[in-house]
Amino acid sequence: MKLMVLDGNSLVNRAFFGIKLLTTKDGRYTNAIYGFQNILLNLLAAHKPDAVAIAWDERAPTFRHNAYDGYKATRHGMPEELAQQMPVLKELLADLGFVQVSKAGWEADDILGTLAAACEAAGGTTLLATGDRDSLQLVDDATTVLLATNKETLPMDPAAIREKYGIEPPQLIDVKSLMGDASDNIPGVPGIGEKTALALISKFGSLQGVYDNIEDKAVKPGQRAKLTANRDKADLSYMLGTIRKDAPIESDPAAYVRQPGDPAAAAQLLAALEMHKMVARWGLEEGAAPAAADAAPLETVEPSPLPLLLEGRFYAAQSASKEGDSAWYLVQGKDVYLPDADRLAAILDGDAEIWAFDAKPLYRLALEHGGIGKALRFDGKLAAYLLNPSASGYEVHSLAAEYGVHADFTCEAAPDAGVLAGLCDALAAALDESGQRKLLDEMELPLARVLADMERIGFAVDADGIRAFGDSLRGELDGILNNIYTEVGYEFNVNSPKQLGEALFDKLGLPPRKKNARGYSTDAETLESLRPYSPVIDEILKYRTYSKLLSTYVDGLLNATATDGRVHSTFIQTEARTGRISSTEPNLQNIPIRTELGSRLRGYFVAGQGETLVDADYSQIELRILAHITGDEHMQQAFLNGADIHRSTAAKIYHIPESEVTPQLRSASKAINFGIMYGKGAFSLGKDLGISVKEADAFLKTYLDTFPKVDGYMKDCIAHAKDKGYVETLFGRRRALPELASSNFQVRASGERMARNTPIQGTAADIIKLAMVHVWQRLRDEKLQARLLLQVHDELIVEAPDAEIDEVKRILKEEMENVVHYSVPLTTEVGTGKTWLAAH
DNA sequence: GTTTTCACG
DNA sequence: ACGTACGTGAAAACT
Repeated sequence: MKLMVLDGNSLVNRAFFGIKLLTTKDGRYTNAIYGFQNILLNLLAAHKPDAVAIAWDERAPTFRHNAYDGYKATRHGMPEELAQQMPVLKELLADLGFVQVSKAGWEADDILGTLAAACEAAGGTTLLATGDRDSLQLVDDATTVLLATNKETLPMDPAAIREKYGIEPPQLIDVKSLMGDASDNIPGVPGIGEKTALALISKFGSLQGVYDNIEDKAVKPGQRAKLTANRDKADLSYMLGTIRKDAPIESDPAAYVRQPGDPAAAAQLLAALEMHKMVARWGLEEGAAPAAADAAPLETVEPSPLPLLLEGRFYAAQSASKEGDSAWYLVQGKDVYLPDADRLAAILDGDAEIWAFDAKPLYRLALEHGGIGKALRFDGKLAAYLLNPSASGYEVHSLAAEYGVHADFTCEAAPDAGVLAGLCDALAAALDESGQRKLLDEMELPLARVLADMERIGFAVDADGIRAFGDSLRGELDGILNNIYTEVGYEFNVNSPKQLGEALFDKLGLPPRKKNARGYSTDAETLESLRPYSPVIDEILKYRTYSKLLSTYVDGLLNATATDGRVHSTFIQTEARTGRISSTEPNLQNIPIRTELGSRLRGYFVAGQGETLVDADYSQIELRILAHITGDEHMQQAFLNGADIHRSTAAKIYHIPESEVTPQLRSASKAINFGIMYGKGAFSLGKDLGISVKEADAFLKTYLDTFPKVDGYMKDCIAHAKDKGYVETLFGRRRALPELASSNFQVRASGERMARNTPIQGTAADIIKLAMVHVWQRLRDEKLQARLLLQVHDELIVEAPDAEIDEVKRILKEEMENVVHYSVPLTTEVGTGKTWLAAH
């Protein structure tokens, strides 16, 4: 019998401190759970034990108050981030079938000693896995310690101990009783360190031997005095340092053979922890484990031919096929269908109702076939996003595990088909429960259709214009690069922060500012501060700007331009945790505008022949929402009067007429208006405004005194969020904020800033989403050819035939301004032009 | 696969 | 004392 015993506490600590803090998207810490599994899996693979015991410390509650009050006191504090992972890890290990052992008042060490002794008595061998050198005293011919170090796991047998320490394993107790161990609060003999202790024990054999020969001339007079004076401490240390072998626990090695456990629960827990690869590493692949556990194997079905008439509800999702593309399948009961695109499009506007997982591509298919996807009634992916916008992804199989949905059947052509209906039903119920069903039905699902339409239509670009712009950038870059090389004295890759750092700080000897993980920072802020030292800095900044424009935008956009001369971005509705949508391939939401050079790119986003771009953006939508939800009358009045909000803020703070507000004061007030919403502190506000932290702090205080309701709202917001565990927008969209419960100041402070900002940013996102749905519907109802092309958070862009311009301007303004009626008006600025640059 | 930098609201 | 503004995506370098 080969028994492996894990020192759970020691290994979990190694896992925790050895791996950076990992969290699930909703903020639960997982790094120790992850690392512990890695260690365990590696140990199992390397040593293939017949049985595995996992030992945990379990201190008796009264222990703290007894005579050895200070003993182990330094180990009591376990970081909150680790403590919260412990029960989850233990549950997971139990589900995986591992036998865990602990006893109140006994330490893991003692359990290791007890099991090793018992196993040896039974004629077996024991492997003790730990990171703690204390256990080395247990090593003998039948017991090996697998010592986890930072680099590797060292097998320590008697020979290895002799080689390393020159003594036999049990003598390590004698050594420790002299040298002590601060981390275990074992006093030892003060003034005797490791060297002396080892020398004494190897010469005299034991602690007793040292005191028996205390007059020996090998003991120096100073040592003799210390030893004699502290005999009591040495004896106490010997007792404390001896690992016990009589813990009252199950000592039959056979009792630690791995049990069946609960594979389904383990797989579900791993899914909830977002450790999807671990499911496979433990051999818990979907189907395999439950099938083995269940008496009856699941029914296997083959896709059926699609009936001519479809009735009732069908569930739809995509399944990856062998060729790498993905095919749609429909499920009703235990029937699975694989319709072709034309048939599917017909179904999407037919009489049966479709509950999809990811409706947007279905809307796109319907729109491409001239329909609108009126049969689509539900989207499981959007539901899952509303329920937890912080998840890292939304996939049928992982969500099914998370929601405890079991398969009704299996189907090789559509692996998730068996859980799809159950999952969608569970998500619908959870959504009702959280009060967000309306958000799905009236906002997100209709928006998916709008986004599908926008993706399908695309935004026309002037590719020749972009190419010419790129050529001119390339020409400039050549010159700039030459200047840089001349100035530095050699050629190097300016794009490499490492090489650039060497050039600036080593070759040119400029003073480095801040550091990053791999050296000195060369970001724009650092470079800006170095401008006075060398003309090369200006050139490098220019190089950065030009090469960014060239690689990201010029090359990026040309690459993304389809054969129809338009860029078809993909809008992602389930990414941003605040409820915003994001744009990829290409990202059309970060096209330059802040500099003249960059904004020229917008001149190459154009309207088609005989058409015009109509661009409408909300002015100060987030500040208006702030004025509304805080209820601050001054701020509301400023918006009601149509005043310049930043100017008005400055006037209020300084008690001066608006006419006397200088540009500097206005700009400072603008910075603070935005800073307040994001939870900015005095430090960075000061940095932005070029004033001292003290001045910035005073400025902030004055602001909050002037707008007491803003101050009150922010405080309420955090208190409310801490109480409920989530924040919500005015439309009821939720975001969980587990960070607020963290013991880590930084994490908690960040959570508080999210709590302040999310209701505002999220409400703005809700408003424009609804506006998009209304605008799209209105353009359709009025049978206009104009169509929505793009949304950039507070801006909508429509391409319209010239004849429709006035009508479209009116529709955009009306729909955007009348989505909601708050205590302050939502106003828009509408522009038109042949290019995005001209229209905005 | 992660980090650095930088583009946007 | 901490470390210092929210939310995104892309490219290039680096590990």
